[in-house]
Amino acid sequence: MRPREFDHDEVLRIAFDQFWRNGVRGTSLSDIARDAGVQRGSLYNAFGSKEALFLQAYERYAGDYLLALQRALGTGSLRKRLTAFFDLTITNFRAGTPPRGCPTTRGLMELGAAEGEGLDEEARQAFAGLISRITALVQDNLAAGAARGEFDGNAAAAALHIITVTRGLAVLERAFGDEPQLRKIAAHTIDLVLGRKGGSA
Amino acid sequence: MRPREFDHDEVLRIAFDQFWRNGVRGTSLSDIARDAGVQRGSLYNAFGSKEALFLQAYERYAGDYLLALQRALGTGSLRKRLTAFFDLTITNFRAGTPPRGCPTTRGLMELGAAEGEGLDEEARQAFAGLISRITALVQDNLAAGAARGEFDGNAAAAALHIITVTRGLAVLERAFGDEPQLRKIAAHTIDLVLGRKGGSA
DNA sequence: GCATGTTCTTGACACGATGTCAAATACCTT
DNA sequence: AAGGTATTTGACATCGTGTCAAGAACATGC
Repeated sequence: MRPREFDHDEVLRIAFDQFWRNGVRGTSLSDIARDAGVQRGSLYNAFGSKEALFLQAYERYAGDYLLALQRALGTGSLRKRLTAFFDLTITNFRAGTPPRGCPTTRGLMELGAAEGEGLDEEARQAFAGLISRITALVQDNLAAGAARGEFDGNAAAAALHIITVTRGLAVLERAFGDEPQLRKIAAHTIDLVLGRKGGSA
Repeated sequence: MRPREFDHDEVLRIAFDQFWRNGVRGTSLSDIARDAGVQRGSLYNAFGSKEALFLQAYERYAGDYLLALQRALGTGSLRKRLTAFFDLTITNFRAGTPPRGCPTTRGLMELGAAEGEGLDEEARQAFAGLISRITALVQDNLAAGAARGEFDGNAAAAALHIITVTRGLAVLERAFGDEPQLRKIAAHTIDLVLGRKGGSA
């Protein structure tokens, strides 16, 4: 066995950064190869194809992101936790720097739309999987926090509504880039779920 | 002047259908040219570039779509109007047939993410423009209908919330394709805005 | 009716990107 | 030290975008 001459994980990070910045379409394997100091052929050997590379890079990000969300939802009052949660879905890690759009949402919408076409379907499941896990996370928090508000008692419906709003925010960010506006919508949604003064649990 | 040998508008329709089915990335000008019975070069001559063609095809669709929404919001009680509105954003014209994702949302998320890069920026404005117009439409309806519910009095905030949810639904459709679930979320959102029994206006 | 000009069409071309392959290479194992 | 195995490397095929010049078709003016 000849050992690899590059760091598998570092290439994934570099690749994901490129994909995130310029889109899957706008990123060529030559770009990534140059940035990573690796031959293009080696990327094909190690990852299979451009889409496969993107998927692996995405899964790496998804793991980190889910972890960050879990931590955001880990402490403080329910209202504080949800606020931190929305914050993270709005900033997507990179507070301050110009917005790049939610990778999950972008990935989902970039799919070919063809009827169950091989790798596209695999990608869809990856994106949908993260969303499912996040939904479950929020639902658990709401149930444990005994949220009142408009969805009184129905943590599942409340969580689904919250997730729907976060996905919508990801889209509106791309359309208008107006972060303060997004935060307003988020705050209002929290009010709906918790009741205007609830969430001390 | 030599006259064109093809129907400008029909080509736009064919192109949009292709783009919608297979994504911008998954559609080549050769595909469109074949389907439309036109030489590829003629497309470049008439529309400029692939992205320009997509944009023109999209604007054509956007006009039709906005009109349909206006009609949906034109009759019946406020609750009926909003129900019809959500229905149209969920089905996107093609009731029955397998979902293809909201063209506006897909287009928005497919953008390059680069900092204001020429045509991408123009595209963003096209997508954002439709969303703005739809938001205004909903807001007018809510204001005229004197919606109560959670957003009592604040038609702007209510409209923004509704739009956010519709964008979120477009994303969830791609993730799960579960139309009944989407309708539930929509119904719940209407309840939030109108109050559980309001909307007879 | 015919020449002229303007636009559309057509085919060839350049370029870049994806993906494949075989030969060369470097290391691990025995 | 030798052999095997996986990686690297460069060449190649293919496809898609976009450009260009030459040819073709029609409207207009004489």
